[in-house]
Amino acid sequence: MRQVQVQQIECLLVLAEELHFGRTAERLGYSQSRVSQLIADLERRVGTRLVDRTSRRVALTRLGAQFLDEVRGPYETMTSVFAAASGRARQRALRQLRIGFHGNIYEEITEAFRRFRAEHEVTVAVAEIPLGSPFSAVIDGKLDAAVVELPVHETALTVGYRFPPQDRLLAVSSAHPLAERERITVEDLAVVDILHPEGDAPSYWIAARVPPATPSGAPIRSSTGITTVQEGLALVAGGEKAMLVCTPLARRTVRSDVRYLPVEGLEEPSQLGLIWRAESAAPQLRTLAAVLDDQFGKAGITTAA
Amino acid sequence: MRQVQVQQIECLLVLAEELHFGRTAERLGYSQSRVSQLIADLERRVGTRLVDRTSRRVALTRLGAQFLDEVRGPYETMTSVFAAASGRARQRALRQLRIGFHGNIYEEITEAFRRFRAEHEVTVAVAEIPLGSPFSAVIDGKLDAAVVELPVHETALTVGYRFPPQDRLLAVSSAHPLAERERITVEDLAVVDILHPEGDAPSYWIAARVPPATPSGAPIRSSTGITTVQEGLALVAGGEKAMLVCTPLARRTVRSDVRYLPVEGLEEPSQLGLIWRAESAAPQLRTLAAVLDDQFGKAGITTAA
DNA sequence: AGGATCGATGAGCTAGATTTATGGATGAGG
DNA sequence: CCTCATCCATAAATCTAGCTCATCGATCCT
Repeated sequence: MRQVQVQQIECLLVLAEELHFGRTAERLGYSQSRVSQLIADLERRVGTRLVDRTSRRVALTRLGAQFLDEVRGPYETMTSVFAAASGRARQRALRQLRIGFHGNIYEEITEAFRRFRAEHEVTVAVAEIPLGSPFSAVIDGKLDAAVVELPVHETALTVGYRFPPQDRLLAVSSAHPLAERERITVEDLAVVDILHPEGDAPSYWIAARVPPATPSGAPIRSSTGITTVQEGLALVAGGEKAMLVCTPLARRTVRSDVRYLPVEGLEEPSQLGLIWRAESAAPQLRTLAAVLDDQFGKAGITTAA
Repeated sequence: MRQVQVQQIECLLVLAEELHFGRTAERLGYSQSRVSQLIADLERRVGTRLVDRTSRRVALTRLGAQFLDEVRGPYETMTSVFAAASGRARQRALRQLRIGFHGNIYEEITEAFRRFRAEHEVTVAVAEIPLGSPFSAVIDGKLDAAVVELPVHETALTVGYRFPPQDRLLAVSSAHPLAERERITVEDLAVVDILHPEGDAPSYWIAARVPPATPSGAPIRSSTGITTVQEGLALVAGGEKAMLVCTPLARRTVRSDVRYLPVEGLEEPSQLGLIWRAESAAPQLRTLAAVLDDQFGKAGITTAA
């Protein structure tokens, strides 16, 4: 311990009221011996006995009383300064939501956020979440919520809103044989090697990104993991690999060396969800979920390619 | 860490001046990472970012600046309250000496203290030191100095003044055969069992209390340790044991069942010394030593029985 | 005396404080 | 544009302190 601690002042204050080590300890949630030590430390640091004590009687010394008088004011001021500062911080936090987008940020959704922000006096800050790490940022409180691909089975997280599902497209190199075809079927997936995200995401979630087999039972290869979409597209353009992407991404990411093919018969669509911590959810998140429901409930992002 | 710490405020204050984590760390004597952690902790506790920082730029946020403004005053007040209190304590400590007496407190010496106290505006509080523990109280700072029997060979302690040596007397039961004799010689010590102090005293010191053998080489028994003079006298009165005591004690402790005999030829007299911590000696102790020298240098406690 | 109450103290466990090493971001200069 | 230097954040590892439990000795009550 390098210097006098707030804790010790607090302890002395309570002790001055109680004049009893045991009760002081109880009030502060310490053991009696800890109170004894804290006071002794404080005394050592100040350099004089502040409390006269026998097993029968506890009383402040003259210097102790003087010290206490002088320190009480500043102590309380400091305490209230902390309270004021964290009060302000909490206020501000209430008016600000930090929301992450998994992978890319789609205008279709930020549009809804803009509306929400305008109507509810809340600032919404958006951030991109790394591909392989869909939940971490929300779980450790760096973000208030996130838009990620479902399914999400985390006890620490709640899915507050499910966006309408969207079809997925297969990204392949323009030079790939399949790229010639107008459209492909889900059975064609058996002939390509599909990339999957890799990171600290739970394995059930990574597995859900790529179907294990075609409806007829042919296994689908997924030999390689990627950590960013850019990395994935580069591998796809290279010709060896393919990648399943959702419609908005394909629309926004146009590359001459990559073609996006609708996949006929692909049962599992991509569905985004708004997630937040099960504990400690910001109250406005529910409002946001309601706004999203209002906006996307019927129309919103269509399932059509 | 349960609450905001003084340390963190200090760190924020310095950081606000330096606007540089490395230099802040240097000024506070921490590592750079520690500063980073302290600030991060403080922010977590207050609930908002107080310092905007990139690897290139450090600046207070709006809330940080506000918090700092509000906290600076109370912080400085508290600091000065501590300083004032420990200043007062130090003042008082300067005017007060706590001096221990080993075993019993002799008027011959306290008289000198009274004189010292009157002449130098210093309060002298005296306390008795347990028999078996001559040095502990001074070493752990419970006393500023002590009058104990020499020799003292402790690196932590300084012998500031040596009182004139005094003869030692042998205390025996009135019923003891030796008690009949007018005087005894050192050779007679071989026939009694002499008590020695016992406790956390170093063994060289305990051994010095009782000579190992008579000049002619006869071993002197010392089978039993005692922890108080009272205990020793009780054992002596019981008839089995004997005890070597110094003259003032014999003079002050008169019991019909105990007799004190001069011992002819006993070479090692008893000598008291004023000891204090080698480090951190109170400055007035040297003055006290000078006063003692003045008083006892020539006359003082005589060596006559 | 015996019992009850109370603060101090020593041993021992754990969490927190601190450092060292390293990484990733940013801006400068070739 | 690339490399280098600077700077803050973070992970791992170490060491200190905070804290509790158990116990003691002192004091007061009856």
